[in-house]
Amino acid sequence: MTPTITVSRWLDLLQSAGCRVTAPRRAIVELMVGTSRALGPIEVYDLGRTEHPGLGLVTVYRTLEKLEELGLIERVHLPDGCHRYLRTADGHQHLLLCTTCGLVQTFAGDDLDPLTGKVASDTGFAINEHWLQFFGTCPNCRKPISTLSES
Amino acid sequence: MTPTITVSRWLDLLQSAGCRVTAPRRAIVELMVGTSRALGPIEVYDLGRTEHPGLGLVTVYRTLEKLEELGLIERVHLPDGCHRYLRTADGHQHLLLCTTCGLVQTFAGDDLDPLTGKVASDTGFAINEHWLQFFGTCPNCRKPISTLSES
DNA sequence: TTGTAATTGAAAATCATTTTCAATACAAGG
DNA sequence: CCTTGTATTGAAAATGATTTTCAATTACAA
Repeated sequence: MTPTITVSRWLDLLQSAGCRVTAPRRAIVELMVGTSRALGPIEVYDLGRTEHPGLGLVTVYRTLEKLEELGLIERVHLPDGCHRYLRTADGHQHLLLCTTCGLVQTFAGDDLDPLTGKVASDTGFAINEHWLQFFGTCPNCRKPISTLSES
Repeated sequence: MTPTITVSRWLDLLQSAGCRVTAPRRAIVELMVGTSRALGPIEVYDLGRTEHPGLGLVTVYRTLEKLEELGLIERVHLPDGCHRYLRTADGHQHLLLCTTCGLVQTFAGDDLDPLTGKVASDTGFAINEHWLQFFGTCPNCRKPISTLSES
């Protein structure tokens, strides 16, 4: 699905949820659909104002909250904080995060179901969620000097 | 190692690091050594004042910071936040966390090295850290009414 | 069009965390 | 023991992030 179609789909979903489609929301949706980096509120605010100069930080908070409610974006946890958002991947995915630029990739990992079952029966916990995440430096950020190409 | 001995060891390590051993620090150390739950600053503050009534929240922040520097405690990330601390486990461990009470258990998991290597070569990332965490409800919190026994 | 309720952004309020600072208390040396 | 220098303490103030309030604006259904 192309980014443009995804933007339309997100805006339709917003509308179906009883929200109005406004210029600030469109700007934020385009941003979140178009990036593979985990962005914090301030980053969304700064990037969003290039497209919609009057954008307010309050609107960023409110829109991110709404998109999270709709399951379109989700919070990403990194070693240094948990206030960044990323568009939700299809199905459950494991994450690989660049701790320098925030770039996120997903990868198909081991099937954790057997381990989950074993740990559950060993401990008596009812397990209902798991995280498998790798952290490192993406190819772009590993290059010391060479030309930059944005994702 | 018994809790008492661990408390002494932590206080010795603090002293070796050039810190003085004071009553507030002793109270916080005893708390962090003695619990298997991930505690946030406010919880440490409230629990700590039962033992040292004059304890200030500022001192909690400062002491937790110092214990983290010494590697005795570390930040734990949960779906709803990342501001809780837990004493560091021996060696690298995977975590199983109770989302109701904050109880943490460690478990020996799969060896992730092969997967790490595969993902690294597939993506070009330099991977230097990973998280494997399970979330759920611990046996105690699953009991609806019955008698409570604190860990 | 027009009316109305949702939405906006600025300002104020709130909450967590950090900094400042004068008073206190640890611990080394007499 | 006592003295002394310095690290530490807790209160208050400062900071920074997030949330709430509110009057003006705007989307969109009729």
